[in-house]
Amino acid sequence: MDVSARFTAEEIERARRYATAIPPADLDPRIGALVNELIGRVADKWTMMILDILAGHGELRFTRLSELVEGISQKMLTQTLRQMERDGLVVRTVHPVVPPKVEYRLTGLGLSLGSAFCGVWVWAAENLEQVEQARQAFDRRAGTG
Amino acid sequence: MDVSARFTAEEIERARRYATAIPPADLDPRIGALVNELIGRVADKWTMMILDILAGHGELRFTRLSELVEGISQKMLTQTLRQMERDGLVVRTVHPVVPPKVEYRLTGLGLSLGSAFCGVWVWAAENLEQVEQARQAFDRRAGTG
DNA sequence: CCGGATCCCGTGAGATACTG
DNA sequence: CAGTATCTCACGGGATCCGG
Repeated sequence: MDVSARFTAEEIERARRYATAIPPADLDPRIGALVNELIGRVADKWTMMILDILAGHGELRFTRLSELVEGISQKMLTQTLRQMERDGLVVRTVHPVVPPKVEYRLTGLGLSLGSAFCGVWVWAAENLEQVEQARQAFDRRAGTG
Repeated sequence: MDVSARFTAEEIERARRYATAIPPADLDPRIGALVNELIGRVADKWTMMILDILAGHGELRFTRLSELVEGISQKMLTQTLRQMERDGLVVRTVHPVVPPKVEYRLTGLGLSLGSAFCGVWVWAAENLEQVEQARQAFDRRAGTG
């Protein structure tokens, strides 16, 4: 893919700071469909946030997780954790005690996905301001136009 | 963050292949909330897919985009593109001709976000098999247990 | 008491038909 | 061609209930 025809050197340089690998568009279309499906599964904000929290804290209990993952409902936490367990991203350890104690931690696979998402977190942190400015400019245009 | 206490060397090595930057958990909590909000906005599958398609094709018309973004409805395409335009990720160019011609292309900001997501696409492609195996194992456990 | 399953309801996604 | 309008329905959130 020759991007130089479509973007300025500055834009490409900006992008290159974040680039980690080859562009995905050039995949076998057969596999592409499967990849899309998997992306649809893991690329939601709750999965990303849980991944991030678990990567930063190691092993966590259910209630502690629900406190740390800002704004999540128990239902979605349960549901997302179950999906992540099924996909091999987290392990769920039940300690047969009273009161119940259930701990969650990332697998190696989960950790690697967390690392893959890391670039997105950094992008968000570094470009907060720019996005905010773009939004204000857009709203101004919409208001006057 | 010392991850060595929680993961094996092999797991860390696996993660490191995908790692692009520092973990996000160590941010100023004030900014953290804003980052979460922004992540919630951009980290959905349609945004990711549009980003990917536009990064691979340059400039595209509405109908062509709807063909290339597998499974998207016009409504979600319109909505997502509008959001992305507002956030400064794409530019929308209307050519005043009959029939209408509207073209979309990434901005530098959009390209950089696409690059940040690149690691996730690669992860998905490389770990398809593992996730599938994890799912089968999980379902088998659920079935027998 | 903790973890989570269940029920009820509102929002928002998806399909279809229509318009400038 | 590039959207908007409308309908329907599934999914997400909140409250409540339950098993260990």
